[in-house]
Amino acid sequence: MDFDFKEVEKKWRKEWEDKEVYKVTEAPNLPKYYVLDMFPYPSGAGLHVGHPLGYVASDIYARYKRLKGFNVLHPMGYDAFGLPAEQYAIETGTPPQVTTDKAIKTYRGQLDKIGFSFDWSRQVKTCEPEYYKWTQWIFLQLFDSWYDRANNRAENIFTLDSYFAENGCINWPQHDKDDHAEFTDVEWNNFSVEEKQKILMHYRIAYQSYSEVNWCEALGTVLANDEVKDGKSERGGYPVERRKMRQWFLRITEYADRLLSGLDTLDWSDAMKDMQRNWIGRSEGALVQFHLSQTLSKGEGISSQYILTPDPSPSERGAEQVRFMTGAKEVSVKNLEHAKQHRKEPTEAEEKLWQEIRNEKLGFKFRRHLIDKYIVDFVCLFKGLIIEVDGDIHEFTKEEDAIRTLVLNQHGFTVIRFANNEVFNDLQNVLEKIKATATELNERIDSALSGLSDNQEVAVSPLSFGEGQVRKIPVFTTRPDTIFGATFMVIAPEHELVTSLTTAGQQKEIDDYIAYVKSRTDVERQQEKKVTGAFTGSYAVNPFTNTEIPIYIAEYVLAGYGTGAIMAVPADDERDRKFAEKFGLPIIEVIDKSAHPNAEIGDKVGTMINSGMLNGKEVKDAIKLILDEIEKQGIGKRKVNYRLRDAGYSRQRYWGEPFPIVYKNDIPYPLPVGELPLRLPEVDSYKPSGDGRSPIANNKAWVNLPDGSQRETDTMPGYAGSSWYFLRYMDPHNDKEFAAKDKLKYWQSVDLYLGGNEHAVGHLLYARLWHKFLYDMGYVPTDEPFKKLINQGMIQGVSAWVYRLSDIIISSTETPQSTLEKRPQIFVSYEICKTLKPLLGKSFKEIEGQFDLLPDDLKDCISKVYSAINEIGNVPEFMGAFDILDFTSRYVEVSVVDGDALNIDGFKSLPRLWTENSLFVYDSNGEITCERAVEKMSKSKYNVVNPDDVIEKYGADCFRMFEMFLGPLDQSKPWDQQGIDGVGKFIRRFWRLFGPTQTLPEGEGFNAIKLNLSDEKASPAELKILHKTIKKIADDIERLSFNTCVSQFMICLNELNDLKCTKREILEPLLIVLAPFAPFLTEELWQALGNTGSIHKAAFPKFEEKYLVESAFTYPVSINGKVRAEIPLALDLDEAAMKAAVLSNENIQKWTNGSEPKKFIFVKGRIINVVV
RNA sequence: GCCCUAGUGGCGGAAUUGGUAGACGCGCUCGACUCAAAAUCGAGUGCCGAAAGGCGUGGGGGUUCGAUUCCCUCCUGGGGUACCA
Repeated sequence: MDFDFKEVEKKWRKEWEDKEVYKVTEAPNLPKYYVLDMFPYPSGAGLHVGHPLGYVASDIYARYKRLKGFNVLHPMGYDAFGLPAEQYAIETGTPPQVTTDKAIKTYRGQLDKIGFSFDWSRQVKTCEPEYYKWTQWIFLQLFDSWYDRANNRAENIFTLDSYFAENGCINWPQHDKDDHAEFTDVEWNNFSVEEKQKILMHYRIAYQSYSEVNWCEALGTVLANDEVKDGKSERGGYPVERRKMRQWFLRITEYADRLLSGLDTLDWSDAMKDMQRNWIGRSEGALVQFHLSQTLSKGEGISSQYILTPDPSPSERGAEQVRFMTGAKEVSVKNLEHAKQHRKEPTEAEEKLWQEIRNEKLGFKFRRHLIDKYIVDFVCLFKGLIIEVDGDIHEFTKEEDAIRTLVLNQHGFTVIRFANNEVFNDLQNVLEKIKATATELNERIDSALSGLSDNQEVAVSPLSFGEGQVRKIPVFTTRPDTIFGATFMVIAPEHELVTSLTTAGQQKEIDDYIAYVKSRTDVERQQEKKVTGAFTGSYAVNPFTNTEIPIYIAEYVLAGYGTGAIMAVPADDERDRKFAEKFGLPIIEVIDKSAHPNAEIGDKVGTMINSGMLNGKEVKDAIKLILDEIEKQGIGKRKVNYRLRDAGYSRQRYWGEPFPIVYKNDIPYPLPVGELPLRLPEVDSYKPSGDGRSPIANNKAWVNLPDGSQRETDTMPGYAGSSWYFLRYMDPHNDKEFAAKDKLKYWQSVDLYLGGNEHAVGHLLYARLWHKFLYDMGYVPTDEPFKKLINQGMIQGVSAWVYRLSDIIISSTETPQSTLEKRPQIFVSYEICKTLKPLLGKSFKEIEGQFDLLPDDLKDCISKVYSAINEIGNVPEFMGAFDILDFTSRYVEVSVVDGDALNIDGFKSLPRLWTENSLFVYDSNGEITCERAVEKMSKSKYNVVNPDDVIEKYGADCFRMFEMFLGPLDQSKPWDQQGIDGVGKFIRRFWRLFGPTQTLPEGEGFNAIKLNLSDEKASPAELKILHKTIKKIADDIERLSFNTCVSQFMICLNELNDLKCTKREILEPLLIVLAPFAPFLTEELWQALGNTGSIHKAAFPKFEEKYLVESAFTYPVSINGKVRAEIPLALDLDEAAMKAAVLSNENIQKWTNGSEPKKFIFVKGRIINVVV
């Protein structure tokens, strides 16, 4: 009797469900194994044959591990929040919940048919409040934590609060002056709640910040970078613009190093690790300060209108400096703004000195202060003493400084100056000098302050440290060794200093260039490699060559990377060189690469030249040397830079997890944990609110709370729910914790994780971040979530196109358009189209004229086309419709194409293409062939194959095995169903091997079958086949090589068939080996063998080496590496005996001519090679 | 451009550590069964050649007794990423 897969599948699906065969509970006495598939998003389109590829593989693996005695966790659920359902809601008003539920139902139905062993009792859906309660809870943990770099781990935010309460943030290494001003413990304790919250926000792991985002007006939402393609939204292709918005972020950058180093501990493919490494983009280099080379550095962001044409370099400018001093009052106002805006970035020397004189350490109160139009480095108002620290720049600004001193003197101040070097090398002496001068001075405070208003003092002091960035520009470089060749500087057009650096003379040029940059889309920026830029008019000083270098802006420097500024080294950087060539800037060669003929520009090889102290050094050593020197001189410091940015965590959308956050006075506060889950509110409309907020903002009653506070209207992104779902599976119904400690401890982490590599950087990086965070907080026992990762390849579709004659109408035709539209289509076999290629585009008249000259095959084809046209031509209203020979191709459903040939009956069921009066031009085989090509499987390409259809025709077991038989799991391959018959044949032959007969008469249902097996003892040959198979299948499953497993099953079956083996001793264990692949077939036969339990709870047969041991081997014997003979020889023969046997072989003697071989190579059990 | 990955018969693919290249399946050819078809079973099938033999794993070169496998170089397809300093 034949294998009735429909009945068998129906029977066991029900049985497995009724008996909860795949339900798993924690069993401490069993070793655990966690096999997980990547969370699917249930799309409305349902599964196509590509989706289950990974699920089948993981299911086989999970079933195999169970048979091997492991307690296997193998769950499935849905990543149910997402844009498609919301987009559908916007279009139709259908609530996303409804759309999603429906899609999940479809998915589940499809999955069930394939016979997966998921423990469905553990299913989770991210959109359920029972689930997202814990997503919100984890978010609150992230919000309530900060990253302590000292211990390299996350800590609860209260530890930071109490640190500040005791120490303030002075001298705290993690304090970034860009973020907030310094404060003492006393100050902290006196801060208002709001002030404290604002400061703590700079440290929270989930934090808010204003940042430029990809704003898409049409979708009414912010898009992630990978959701933006070519400057348009990936979904819908709407325009995207940059816009500043307050957004939630996750401080993933703090974890960059651990995310990087953690990769080394993982069993992932190198490709995948590389992708993550590239994404994190760690680069080691230096942050180097370049001072500005003009009075501007002293004048601090003086608006360019006050600076007169400094286009020539400052040393060339001469007397113009004096005029710079006019307009002091207005300048002061500008100064104040700049002082506030840029009160950060003191030079290293200033900072060092400040630490020694602050807090009245010398007995005098020093502060930063605005005096006239200058912000002086340090001033003691009571003594009227000003201390200035000068960098190398002082060399170029002596004149300006002299004037500055003069002005300050006029206000009654004494000015003393120190060089950077003095501060670094002889600090004690400096301090003593300050002390001595201060002590000497009479109190002159009254006169000193005479020119200043109170307002200014309050505004500037004491926070206006440092002289603002305009005095120096930090650059990031990975090639500090080439600094002697830095002949110009380039900053990003978006750089915040562009305005301050632009001189009056260059204003127009810069404005024009910025306008040009803004006008360019991302596509244009990517496609053209044009070298563009503009000169700001300002100069910086190369700290090592002490030469002035011009500062340009150019779009090849990105605002978001490094400091948004580079030192350009045209000698050893491709882009810098092109830029220098275009703008005529000097190129100083700094590396001699003559010893490395293959080295290209930018390669880190060669010997340094023209580089002062570095001359003669190899690049590698030079990098180290110069870094030391840079740090010694206080010009800069070593710095590790990451490409990785903090992860945007806000979405202005409806269909996502609401934030458990309430704003009071615009400060966000967490909801108490007891109020979780904060449920997604209902809304009247799913359309974005229009003001940039999500549709949730439309529900005012929900947003505005009675106490005057407001709820957050953003929702969390797609990756929120999917960043921790694998933990929830361990304890999916727990309403006290996201998962109980003991269950987390039992299941640990995912042992095998399978999915597509589209998640390579997004999901996998975020999930690792969450996991590491939860690990830091002591909630999970492991610091990496996915030990072993396998990426299944994509299954591509094989698209098909049907060809027809084009509707080309010459204008002289007087046939009305409406008539032409009704004109019959003439479908032409692709074979004929290919043959007629030489005639394409010619008019039929012309072809007719040269008909006799055409080769026969063309004549033949064109005649066929003619007769079709004539058939239509006979209908008067269509006369003259075709003038030119041309074809148009249309996608045709792959379901109506067999091989290349169109299934005409099937085609006629497609109203999209076929109409009653269509005509066909068949080729010589009587077929209409189609053009075929491999493409992505997609609805729009009509090449989607639904697994339901395949299962309907071949059964689930066959479908599963065929998916595996297609090729290596991790390789992409087209779905070509050609070979499926082979697998179907295997299933039927395997079934017949057991000699099954139906016990019930035909038509009386399907209940039990009887097998015809022998209880005879198995022969060595049979046992060898069995054990060879046991070993091969176990090995291949372990290394996830499933295609070779299927081959082995076929080989095994062929061999058993040859031996006519029907022995139970062989077939029963073999059945278990096959069970992971064909769960239905094997379960049915297992029961028919008289077993009561499920085969899927049986034990995998033990492999016995002894059955494979051979006493002889037929050696292939090669002469000079070419196989010339096969000689069977005993395996225990010694080499001499073997050599004699081989050389005496007739076949071999033909080649050796009886002479002694030069060499005799013998690999036991493998090969013999004779060299003559 | 850079990173990753692959390239083997008509097709999907196998060869796990350098050891008989093309397992297994599809397709194709021939045969058996059949009135016939389907299904099933049997034989054959890398290319050239009548044969001996030669050639053959994208191309070229190298290491080795022996290379699909290791090295160098070039070409092509797929994926990722990108003015990343």
